[in-house]
Amino acid sequence: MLEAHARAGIRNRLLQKIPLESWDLIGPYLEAVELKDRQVIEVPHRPITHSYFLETGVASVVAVDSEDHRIEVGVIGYEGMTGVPLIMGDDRAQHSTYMQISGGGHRIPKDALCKAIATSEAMRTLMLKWAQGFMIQTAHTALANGRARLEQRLARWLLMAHDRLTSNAVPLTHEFLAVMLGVRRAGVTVAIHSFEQRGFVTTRRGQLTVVNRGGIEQVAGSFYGTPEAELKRLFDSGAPA
Amino acid sequence: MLEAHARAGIRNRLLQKIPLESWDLIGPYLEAVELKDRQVIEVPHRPITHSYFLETGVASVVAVDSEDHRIEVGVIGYEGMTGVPLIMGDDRAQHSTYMQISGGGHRIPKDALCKAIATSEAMRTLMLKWAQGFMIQTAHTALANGRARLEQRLARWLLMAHDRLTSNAVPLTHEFLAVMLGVRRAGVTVAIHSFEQRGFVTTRRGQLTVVNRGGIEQVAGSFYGTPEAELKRLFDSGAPA
DNA sequence: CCTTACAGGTACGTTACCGTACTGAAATAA
DNA sequence: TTATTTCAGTACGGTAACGTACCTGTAAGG
Repeated sequence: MLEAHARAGIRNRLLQKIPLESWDLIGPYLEAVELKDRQVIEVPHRPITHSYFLETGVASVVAVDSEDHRIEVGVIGYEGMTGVPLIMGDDRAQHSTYMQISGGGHRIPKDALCKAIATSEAMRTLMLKWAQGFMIQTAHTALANGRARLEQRLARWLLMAHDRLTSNAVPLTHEFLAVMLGVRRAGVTVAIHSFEQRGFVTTRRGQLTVVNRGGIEQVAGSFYGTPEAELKRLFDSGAPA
Repeated sequence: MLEAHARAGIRNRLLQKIPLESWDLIGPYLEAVELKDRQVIEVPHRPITHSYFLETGVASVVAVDSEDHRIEVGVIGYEGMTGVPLIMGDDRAQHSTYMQISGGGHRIPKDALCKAIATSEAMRTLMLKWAQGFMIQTAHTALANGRARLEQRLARWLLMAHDRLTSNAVPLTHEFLAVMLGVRRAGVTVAIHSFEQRGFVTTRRGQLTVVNRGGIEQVAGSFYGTPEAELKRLFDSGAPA
């Protein structure tokens, strides 16, 4: 749990945006959590028990179908929260959500969150804006999946991860990048190799470090940026915290 | 405008689900509209003036980026409504929305809809469920775009269109199918030809007729069906109209 | 230490789809 | 009717990415 005076240390953008007068609906129910790689947060078709407000690390939201096709449909870091369906009045997870890069944050039980949303219009407005931002991200993932080359998609993903990390190191194997992008592991290896030769990243086993973000941005082109800009618009146009 | 007693003739699933006691918030503001092919409903980054509740026809929601890459992220028919961002408290369209197959329905001005959502919890719950259903559809479009073959994606699209039409005729050119799927027009032609030879559809200029839906379902496999099942779950678990 | 497992590099034949573009047929306009 | 536009069929070389697989170096575990 977090007392009101403890909010100063919070990095999570959504928690930051909660108006002071609504804080009692959320703060007392928060529980600090550490989250390891691959730690499961939501399982498809199972009830969502908590929403997680990340401070650090990156979570992946992965859509799965009945024939086990899978692909990432969204990424969540300190800018948002997991458990978007709760905001929409649904108590079941649709997708698989797990930590892609370890970190930590605060979680709140489903009931406390739902009550806060039901009670406070300010909370509802805030959460809905986040849900809208996440929806835009998913739509652009659909666009990138349908239209972008592997290299562009990889660039997009690296930029999104980089935005959510505090260092330039992205601790991930090619294997997991491949799962998220929905491509072959070997294809990721080749693309990363090309980035390395162009001086965009350096690599070592299980890790990749961004050294020239601009280069990566050029590769991603317009496949990167829109959801980020829209999230900014959604939050900046709203009432300040 | 629609009086309460006129609701009997309504096919739109969302309008049907509006509880009688909330009907006054919506019914009086509805305006019947005819909608032609390619008629524009929403333009990216422009304010949304109305939400459309379709009775017939199919609307496409198409994501566009600054380099003019485009792909369909969702389809809307009599089961839903356009203007999802309004439900989320956003007044701007993110995507391009237009009629893909002509039809008709009722539209409501933005302010009336927003007021209804703000006033009535039942309305809010209903609209949020629809938004959640649409979000699931977008996520599965991302999955199909990243993982499915052209033929499977075409099958998925035909099934989604067929669900929303009253006849087996799907009046569309290969060109537009190609835009929606994000593939070459010539690729669509070949795929349709293959469907025709397998007896799934018959074709004539600017039109295609479904004659063996089962065959198309087999091609689509698990890329079709999840969003449909989830929408059913969302609505069937809720309070009846 | 040695063993085992995992991550990553590389290769090769295969395939789906692309860009482009030409053609004829069907619908529409003059 | 004729002219014009739109739509569909087809072709062909090119390429991005696939499935598969093997091999090596690095890290972790006994």
